[in-house]
Order: sequence, then structure tokens, then C-alpha cells
Amino acid sequence: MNKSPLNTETSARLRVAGRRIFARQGYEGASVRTITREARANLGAVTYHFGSKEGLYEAVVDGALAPLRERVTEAASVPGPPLERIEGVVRAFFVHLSENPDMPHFMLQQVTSGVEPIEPVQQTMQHVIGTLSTLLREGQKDGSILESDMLPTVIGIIALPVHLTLVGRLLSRAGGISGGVPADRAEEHAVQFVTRALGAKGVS
Amino acid sequence: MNKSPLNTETSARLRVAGRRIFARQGYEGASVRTITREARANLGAVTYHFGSKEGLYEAVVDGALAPLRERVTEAASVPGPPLERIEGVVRAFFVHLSENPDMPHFMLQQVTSGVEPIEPVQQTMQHVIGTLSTLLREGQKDGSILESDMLPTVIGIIALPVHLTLVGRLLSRAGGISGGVPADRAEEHAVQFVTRALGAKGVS
DNA sequence: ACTAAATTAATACGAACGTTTGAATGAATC
DNA sequence: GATTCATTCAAACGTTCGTATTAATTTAGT
Repeated sequence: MNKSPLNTETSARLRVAGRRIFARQGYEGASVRTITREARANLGAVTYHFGSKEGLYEAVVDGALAPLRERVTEAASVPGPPLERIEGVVRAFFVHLSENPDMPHFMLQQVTSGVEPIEPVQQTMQHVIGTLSTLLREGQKDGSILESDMLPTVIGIIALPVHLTLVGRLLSRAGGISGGVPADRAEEHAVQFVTRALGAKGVS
Repeated sequence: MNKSPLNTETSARLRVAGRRIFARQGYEGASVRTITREARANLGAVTYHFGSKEGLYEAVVDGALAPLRERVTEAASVPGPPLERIEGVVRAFFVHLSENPDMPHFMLQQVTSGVEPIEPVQQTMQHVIGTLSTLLREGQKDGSILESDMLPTVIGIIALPVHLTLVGRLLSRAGGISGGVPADRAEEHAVQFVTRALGAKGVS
């Protein structure tokens, strides 16, 4: 008679709870006591399984970002013209964001913290920027993508999904404006925005 | 219980120090002791001048955002076609960001925190979104701006300067990629990106 | 110059923090 | 049945947190 359906190991429950709470409260705002309470674990469990609070945090962030790197790689390596593959990367972002609502919090928390990001975040940024840069260069060489500075263009492409997801969600919660942005509309919109901004000529 | 701070030397130094440290460490990460030490003020000065740590935080955030609202209003009310005025709003963002490097931290810290943003942040978001929506509607009515969903478009316009400034700064600090994005290039790039994405026909 | 208010300063307080400790538990090995 | 070993548990550690308190000092009004 298994009374709890998901009586997984404590460390797994700590990851889940840590992810929820770190994303919502930030690193400093989340306390080990809150996390262990939510995970129905003992106060000392974080230290035991991850060495420290910071150890759990890194495990959580890496767990949220590693699948994104894979998705981006996959979307970029599909055959087709560069602009379409960039579109695929944008869509991959949205897929990942819809399945991992906490993800952008970690990226932006790190970016806004002012200190050097922890390793999984750095790694992900470098990977995404590198992938998109390659696609951009390719498209600019064959004339299908307008010439422009590489890095700011890449940042522009990434900023859109992250911001749309985050701010849209915020607005739909806080009301005040117009009720938020439905996820599927947001994706279509971001794709159009990016392809219009990048495409060398009129893209229907 | 004095919640409205008098313009004393100490309270001004507390604002400056609070701004620096809140932006870099977040609300929870910044301690009253660190702030008062940096401001060369007594530990009790925050409570005395601002009522509480939260009182100082709100004063700091409002001090960072109020000028932005003014700048946006001004840029939007200049005569000219809507797309050019939107361009002016984007440039206004960059001007404000270059003069107030800590500003996007507060916006994004609030957006990523998951709880309802404090009043100055809500007010600023509503104001910027409202202003840009009006300009967009105007341009779509006269055919100079492509039809699209209002809210996601507005978010796209804002996301670009904020992200470019923040991530660019981060990359130039952390190295790793290519050395960051010079501020003036970033502004030109953002303007081009936005006008390309919005403009109804080929914009030079 | 004197008084009252405003401000600064020093210290104390209780609460919450991350981490440590050592005993209790329970299953696997011999 | 005894031993081993990983895990869980309750309790306590020392530190830091935001705030309160109280006294000393400066400033302003008459």
C-alpha cells in the first residue's frame, strides 16, 4: 500500500520545491526552511543531499536550462534556409517556456543580479548566442538576412520570447491593462516580429 | 512614523546607496546594515527617514522610474508620424538607461519576482504600455504601421532596449562571447529592429 | 540664550537565517 | 541476530536580519 503516489527520493522532491520557490522568491528570498517544508523533508535535507543551499540552487538552474540547450541545438540543425531555422529557434524557446514556466526567472534573476552568472547560465547564454550567430552569418552571406551587428541582433531575437512570456503572464495576473497575451498568439507574434526585422525583403 | 522623507543630507545618501545596492543585490539580498554603512549613516537612519526598509525601497524605485515616465510622455507628444514617435520612445528608453544604469534591474526584479509589482512599477508599465498603444493604433489607422496584436507588439518594443542594455553590459563584463555591445550601436540597432518590424513598407 | 523639535548615534531585541550535530531509523549484508 | 551504511530526524549552533529604544547632539524659532 503506497500511500503517497509519488514517494520519490527526497532529493527529487527538493529539486521540485526548490525550483518553484527559487523562481518565485529569488535566491535570497527563498529560505531552506520554506523549501524543505514544501518538499516535506527535514530541515537538514538540503545540506545532506546538495551540500548547501547554493548547491541546490545550481542543481535546480542546471535542470531548468540543460533541456533548453538541447532544444535550441535541435531546432538550429534542421535543414532549410537560415531565417526559417531562426524561426525554429524562436519557436523552440516558446515550447520550452510553456513547459518550464520558471525558466526565464532564473535567466533574468542572474542577469539582473549584477554578479557573474553561475555556470549553467553562462553556458546556456554562450550556446544560444553562438547558435544564432552562426545562423545569422549564414543568412547574411547568402543575402536572405539583412546585414547588422551580430550580437545585438541575437539579443533582440532572444529578448522577445522571454519578455513576452514573462510580462504577458504578469499582466494577465495583475490585470490593469488588457488581460495578458495568450501563449499561442505570443509565439506567432514573436515569429512575425523577428522575421520582419531580419528578412532582406518583404516576407509575407 | 515619518513616511515622507525630508530632503536631508543623510536621507539623500541613503537613496543613493540604496539604489546601488538594491539594484545589485535585490530587495532581500540588500541589508539595511550594508546600505547604511555605504551611506555613512547610522543603522537606524533607514527606519527614521523612510519608516522601514520597504519604504526606502519604494522611494528608490520611484526615484528611478518617475523620470522615465516623463521622458516617454515627452517623446510621444512630439509632432510627426507615429512610427517616428515610437522611434523617439525607444531612444528615450536608451537615454534613460544610459543615465540610470540601475533602472532595468528594478523593473525585471519586480517582473520576475512573481508577486504583484509595487506601485511605481505598475504605474510605469501602464503608462508606457498605454502611450505606445496609442501611437500604434494611430499608425495602424493611417496605414503606416502593420496590423498586429497591440500588447505583444508593445512588449516587443520595450523588451529590446531593456535586454540590449542589460545583457550587453553583462557580456562585456563576463567576456566569454565577443565583448559586449557599445551603447550607441545598441540604440541604432534597436531603432532599426523596431522600425523594420513595425513599418508597413520598406523603411530605409 | 533658551526651549522644542529634528536628527544622529549606540545598543538591544526577538526572529529568521544556513548549517551542524548526534541520535534514531530501516533496509541490506554477513 | 548482529553489523553496516545511508538516510531521516529533532534540536541546537552562531550569525545576521529588520526594527525599537533611549540618549546625545544638532538645528530652528522666539
